[in-house]
Amino acid sequence: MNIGEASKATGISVKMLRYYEEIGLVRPALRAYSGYRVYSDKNIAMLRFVRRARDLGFQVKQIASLLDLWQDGSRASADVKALALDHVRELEQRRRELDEMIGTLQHLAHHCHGDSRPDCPILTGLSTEEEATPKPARKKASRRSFAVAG
Amino acid sequence: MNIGEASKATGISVKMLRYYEEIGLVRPALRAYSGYRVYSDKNIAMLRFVRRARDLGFQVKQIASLLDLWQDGSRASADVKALALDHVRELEQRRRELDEMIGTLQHLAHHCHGDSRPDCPILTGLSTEEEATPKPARKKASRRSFAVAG
DNA sequence: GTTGACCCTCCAATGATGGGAGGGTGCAGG
DNA sequence: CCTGCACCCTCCCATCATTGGAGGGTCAAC
Repeated sequence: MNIGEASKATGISVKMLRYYEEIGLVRPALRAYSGYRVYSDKNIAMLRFVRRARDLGFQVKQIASLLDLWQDGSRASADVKALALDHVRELEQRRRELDEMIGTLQHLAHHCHGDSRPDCPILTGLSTEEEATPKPARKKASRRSFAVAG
Repeated sequence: MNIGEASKATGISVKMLRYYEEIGLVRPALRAYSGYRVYSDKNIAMLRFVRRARDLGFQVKQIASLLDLWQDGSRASADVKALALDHVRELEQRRRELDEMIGTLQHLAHHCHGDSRPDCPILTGLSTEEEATPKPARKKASRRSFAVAG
């Protein structure tokens, strides 16, 4: 299986397959004499695992931990569960922040007549409101991508 | 007002103040003879506006549009509202994706006994489930930060 | 034996942010 | 006056996951 087929089989782009290898998330694929990467069914299974974890919003580092647990026959399911629940809490935190933003924006938009006149509570709100969102604790662990914290 | 004071007054880090200037989001601050940036109260008001928009999850490009509207005395409030509601839809889309992830993970975790035994429905789920989240349409506009799409 | 689809590596960009090096400025105390 | 410290400057690099492209090799089919 070449990298293109592996990509189709796993739903991971060719670029990302090479990247995951480069950063050590997965072991380097075997190479044909041509230098082409060759993927086994076992590789594919592992990569699908990676993609599903990614689909659930796990970061690469967490996926690495999950992979370790996956491959460790003597793991404790408690460890897996802890990792998963940690991640759930992280996602819930992000959701709370989204909810705050959505709520504030909807509130502002609701009071905006939205016609051709210039006066607009949305702009006024952005000009004068204090803290739209309660400044979320800037802890290292919670990496949010969108600019939300101050 | 030097950049450090401006930072405290706006809640925007010194680094970001310089960055916003560099990318043209705000006009370059005046300079003292020393080369130090000098901020007026008007600058500060504008930067606070920027920070609040950022707190509501707007991207820098959208903030640029908002700033334009803010400064345009003859704007139509409909334009502002449209921008805000577009953004609300974007946030709601992100929230739906988060909800899916949270739901799936909680479901998996709920079935995991979480003790010292190795068998774990979470890992099994990641190994065998199809599409954890329905592949969200990969449209350019919806920039999500976490890896979610395949 | 050429064409076209594939693969390789290396480099760069994204977006918002932080970190640091290397060096200048400004003010207060000795 | 000089020293020290807090502040400021620019420039470069790192992050995270991901895409894009350039420049070049490989393979299979026609």
